[in-house]
Amino acid sequence: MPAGSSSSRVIVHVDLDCFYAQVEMISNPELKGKPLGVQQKYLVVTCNYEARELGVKKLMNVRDAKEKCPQLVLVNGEDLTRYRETSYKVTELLEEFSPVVERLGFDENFVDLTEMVEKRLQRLPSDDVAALTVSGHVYNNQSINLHDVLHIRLLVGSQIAAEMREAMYNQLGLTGCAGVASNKLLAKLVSGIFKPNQQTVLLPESSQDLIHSLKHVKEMPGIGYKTAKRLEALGISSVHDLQTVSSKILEKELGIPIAQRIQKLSFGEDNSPVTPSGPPQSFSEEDSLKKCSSEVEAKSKIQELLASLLNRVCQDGRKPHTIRLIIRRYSSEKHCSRESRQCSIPSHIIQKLGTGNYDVMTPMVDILMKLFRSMVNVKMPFHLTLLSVCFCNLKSLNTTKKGTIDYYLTPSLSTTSCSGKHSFKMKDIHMEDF
DNA sequence: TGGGGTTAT
DNA sequence: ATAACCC
Repeated sequence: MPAGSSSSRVIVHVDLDCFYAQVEMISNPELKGKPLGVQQKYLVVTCNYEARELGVKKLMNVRDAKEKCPQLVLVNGEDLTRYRETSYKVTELLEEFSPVVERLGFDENFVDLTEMVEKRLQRLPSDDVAALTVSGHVYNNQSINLHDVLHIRLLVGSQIAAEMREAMYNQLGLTGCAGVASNKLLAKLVSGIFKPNQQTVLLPESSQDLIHSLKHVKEMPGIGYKTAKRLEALGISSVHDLQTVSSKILEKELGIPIAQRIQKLSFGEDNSPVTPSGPPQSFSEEDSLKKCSSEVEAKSKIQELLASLLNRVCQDGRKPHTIRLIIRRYSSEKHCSRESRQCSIPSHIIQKLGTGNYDVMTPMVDILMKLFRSMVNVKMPFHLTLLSVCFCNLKSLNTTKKGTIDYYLTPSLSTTSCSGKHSFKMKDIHMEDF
């Protein structure tokens, strides 16, 4: 690698083991050692390894799961609060290693380790390079060449990955897998090679083996259900098919941007950066229903969803400027498509958010019911199978800077009036803010 | 398939 | 507003 022009990166993908089940076992240690499933409606959405050994699979019907495994213990996982909170603790822990952390769902994170690796190598006496060792598995059992700078960097990446997993276990009691490679695609694919609670590093010479170990293009992250179907229509099913198909044909069928992106993926190439996720862009709560067919039922569900959301938005501190209502209509076969209507939240309501005292429920429910009636003709029979409310377009209240007198004099900025318990606690004053 | 999320069009 | 992707 030419000095100073490091185009090669070191990326880690961290993937928690059966995350919801782990959180449940921490909440209730009596569940440890027993086959455990986490249930949402009639599905077992995830389960621990004891349950997997007895034949339970992710997203299995509760009946099938109980049939396969009568001793299966089930806990309800429809309330995501503890999962979400634990998930952000993991992200925050990883951000302590390097601030560039991208979340993928609640249980996966990417971290760009390139800078950290460079720093460790810079303060490593050159004689000590010979004593460097890998942490965890090496994909394909490939041998490490300590004279190859790419190998050295990935190996240091594997050591950092091991430290991250140690910290997750020691500080949060969570286990997980990690994959270290030169980009996000490869890091993600390699993290799943040894499971659970293990890690694997991919050296560049083995990247073709890794991507060809996929049996179908649908297994490639970034190629979803729709794209896989369109590829199949072109007779493309293996990674090799996708590598060798004419790019002109692919571009004509999928459009230039998707065609070029997925064909690069098929070679194991992925230049997408690790994008720091930061705080969430939206908050939503949803509930699937067997049947909602009256406006009164809908209103009651919407009130439930909204009440939870208001708590969350209050905790966050930022203010949503847009509210959205999402529905799913009953339909015999059609792939469950959703419809939504959104509007901006009137500024006088935004102001009341988080102050706790004023009733913000009533005007918000009124808005949501107007959105509801703009989608559903309530004078005609209807049958909905899902209701969801989403707050988005989140803004920090204003751009008031720390260290200005305004920051400490604006009640909503310098105190947390939301949680009650901390109602009048002043924000800590840090001299370095001035 | 649940109960979430993101970005692109 | 929808459609695609991710878990």
